[in-house]
Amino acid sequence: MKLSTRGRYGVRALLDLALHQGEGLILLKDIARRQEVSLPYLEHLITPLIAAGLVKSTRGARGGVLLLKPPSEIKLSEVVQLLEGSIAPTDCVNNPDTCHRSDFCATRDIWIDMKKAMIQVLDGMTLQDLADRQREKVQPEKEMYHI
Amino acid sequence: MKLSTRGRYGVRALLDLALHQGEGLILLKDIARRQEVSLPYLEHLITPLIAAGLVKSTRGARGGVLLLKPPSEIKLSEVVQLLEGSIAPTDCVNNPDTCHRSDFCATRDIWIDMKKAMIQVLDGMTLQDLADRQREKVQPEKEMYHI
DNA sequence: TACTAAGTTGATTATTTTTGTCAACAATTA
DNA sequence: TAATTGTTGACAAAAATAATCAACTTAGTA
Repeated sequence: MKLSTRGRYGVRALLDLALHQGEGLILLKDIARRQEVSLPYLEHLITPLIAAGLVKSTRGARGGVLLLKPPSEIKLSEVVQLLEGSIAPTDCVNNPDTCHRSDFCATRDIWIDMKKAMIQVLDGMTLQDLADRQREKVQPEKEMYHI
Repeated sequence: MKLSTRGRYGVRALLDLALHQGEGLILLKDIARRQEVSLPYLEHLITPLIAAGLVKSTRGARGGVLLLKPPSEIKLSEVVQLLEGSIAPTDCVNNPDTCHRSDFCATRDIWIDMKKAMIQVLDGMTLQDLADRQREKVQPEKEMYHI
């Protein structure tokens, strides 16, 4: 039941962008450095976010990326599902046809409930909320991590 | 965020035992057949359940396994965590020391909330509840799956 | 006692997923 | 035109997962 680095790093990257909201284009290189993620890997994580319209990218010198929507309008449920695919604990939750037992499987109901509970948590948190929390946490001497 | 087969098959195996509660020793071979799991693999899944005292096993001819506690006293949270290990979405949830960012990481709070939500669902469901649900579901012509 | 049935354990292997790296490419700016 | 920056796809290393196999132990029974 672990989240992969895609989800973890991806959310951190977007949180980084939310923290720098309004500062214009942000370099992937800088996000990679602050969030301690390899640049080539981050490039792959940012791609689906661009495709989904959450992030806008500009190539070339003076290029970079920025959030296309206000952080308050980006829910973590959207982000995590974009990066991880469905967070259903089993395939049968999304598609009963993946298991011929689905019709009469009691355990499937539980996995469905688990997915709902997870989505509910992530639905209740936006990038803005996350950025606010982050600003509360960071002590001055640790500021390097979000500059 | 997928459950592994350990969790899925293991819960099914225990559900099978709950459905046959009171019938004495049940053969692993029969559980494997009904739950469509390979016997050698099931043997490995049952081991930690025996070690944890949920299941009692008897070797030799006329041997088999059975639930040591009433199904109503076995919560799915216990079972899943036994089989899957912690269901925390990240390692840092259980042990902040696995990541040096834990102290000032806002995303970690989210993963903690997710774990709590998942546990809550699994805490609210016992093997007895599951068995009751299963009995409601199974139509006569599908009975083969729990005999 | 010998034989068979059943669970136990550890070694090993196959497969899949994850986590990246690398290089060629495209677009933009100075 | 040169430098910078994001884009894409191919590829590979590493780890986790999902088994399988074989030797072993225990218990019942003829």
